[in-house]
Amino acid sequence: MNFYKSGEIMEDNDLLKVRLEKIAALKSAGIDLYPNDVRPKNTTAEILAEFGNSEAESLAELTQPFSIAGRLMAVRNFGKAAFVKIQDRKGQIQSYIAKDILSENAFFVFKKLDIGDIVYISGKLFRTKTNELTIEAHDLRLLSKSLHPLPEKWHGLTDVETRYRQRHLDLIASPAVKEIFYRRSRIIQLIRQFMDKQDFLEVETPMMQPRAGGAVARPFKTHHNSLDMDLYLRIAPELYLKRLVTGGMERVYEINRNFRNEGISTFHNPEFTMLEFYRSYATYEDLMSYTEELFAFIASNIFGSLKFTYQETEIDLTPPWRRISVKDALLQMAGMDKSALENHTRALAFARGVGCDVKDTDPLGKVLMAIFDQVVEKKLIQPTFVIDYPVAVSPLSRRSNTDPNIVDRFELYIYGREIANAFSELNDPADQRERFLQQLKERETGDDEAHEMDEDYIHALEYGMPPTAGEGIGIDRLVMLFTDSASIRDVILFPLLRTKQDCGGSSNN
RNA sequence: GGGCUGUUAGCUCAGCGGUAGAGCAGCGGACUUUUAAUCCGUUGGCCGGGGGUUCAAAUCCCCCACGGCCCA
Repeated sequence: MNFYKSGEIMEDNDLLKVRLEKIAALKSAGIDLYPNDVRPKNTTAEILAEFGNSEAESLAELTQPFSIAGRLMAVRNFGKAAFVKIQDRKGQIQSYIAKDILSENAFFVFKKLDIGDIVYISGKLFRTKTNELTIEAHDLRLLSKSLHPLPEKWHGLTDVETRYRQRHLDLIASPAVKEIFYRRSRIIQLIRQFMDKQDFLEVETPMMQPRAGGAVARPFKTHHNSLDMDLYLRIAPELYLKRLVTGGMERVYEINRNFRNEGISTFHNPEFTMLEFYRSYATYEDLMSYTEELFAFIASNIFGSLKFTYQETEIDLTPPWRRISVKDALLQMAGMDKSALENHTRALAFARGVGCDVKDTDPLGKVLMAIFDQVVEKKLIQPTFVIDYPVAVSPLSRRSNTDPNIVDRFELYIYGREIANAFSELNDPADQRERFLQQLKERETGDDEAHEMDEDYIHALEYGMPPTAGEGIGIDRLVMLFTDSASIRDVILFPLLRTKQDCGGSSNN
């Protein structure tokens, strides 16, 4: 909605009209409607932390003035006095407004305030009759007028569509939502701390790539005009990070967005955040321990424990986590028999029997993984490393020394969801070329997600990449776990939605 | 892509063939220690959009838009 048209504010309902009239009254009383000269000295949380337990007598002895700024969230009015709640970035505190304490001018401003306005209050601390720590307002200023009413004070904002499209309202109305994003930031800080302590270097690699490599997924396509060149939003940073490893950056990591042009669900957003890291002179087995340590580090900092509840299920991160091979998982958890594991025709039949959409041309490894995704995945509730992946679905992983049909790779599952994917990196350029050629064949049979040939990358490998292991961890899914969020949209500030007219001027439009 | 489900006042919701409702917010009034303050009064709606059925549609049917959950 555009409220400003040729300098005039359009009136779209009575509520707005009333507020505009208040603005006019304040303006004609000579009051600056958008002042920026105040500097609040305190936050609500600081005051509550420092004086939350102080007795009334010791508060009375305090000589320094306190000042806060924030959004007016509640007004309990008594005519010549009132109690109000002010909310800043850290929390809420009560303030007492009284006509015989404030200046006439400030009290006039108070009478024109609405819930939702941004205000500044300074004064002294005291305790009310009900013993609540309160700021007695000696000065009050309006800093910014809110033209629209806030969501209802008791139920808050529950319409999920409005919550996502107008996240500002969600954040104002729901402290718990704000808390999720504070925790998200904290988790990412902890990851950086952990990586930095291990001497990893944080880097940034291209998001726009001439070839979308490093994963199996459909990319978004874009175009650079002056170079007249098609580009893809990256589906993974992998091939660039490994070039850095080849260049001598033996331990690197990147925390940034990947983009995949695929369906949207409670576990998938088209753009999502990934931690990807590479460690030279290590194997995927080393990374299993490393991952256990990383998760334990995060959990103990967030929860003070390695056990926590996700969607009413207790998750226990105490190492070591269960390890199971893809084949054993299929035998034990999908009810396949040994012969079907090795027989293409029987595997296909089994896959179709459990509802997988597989093609006759799909290699055996791919068929097995389809069955795994369909049947086994959702059963892996406690943290589990699934190991020994088929070569066919792992074009960038190092072959096992004991079985050339499988690779040194694991995926981590928690609560039935893939959280991490890691492998010992394939650093044999000849084998890498062969794998790309195999992927090209699958592309020809109609798999448009198969990996493309990347000669530049092979050329880089030909200079010699140290033996290295690498891992990607989905940050959004990790944050879901640690915030008990059921949907990925609850841990992404602005999840992708279809554009919609007339929804309040959201940035998603 | 398929199934189920939702869209009614600024917000939270009820109403499910017969004149559109409540609470909160707002507005007017009373009130200088409240905690979802209280008390009295009161404004506010293209019932998501379009088509149909019917004497009559928020309500039944169809299409569309935008969500949610589940499945692929």
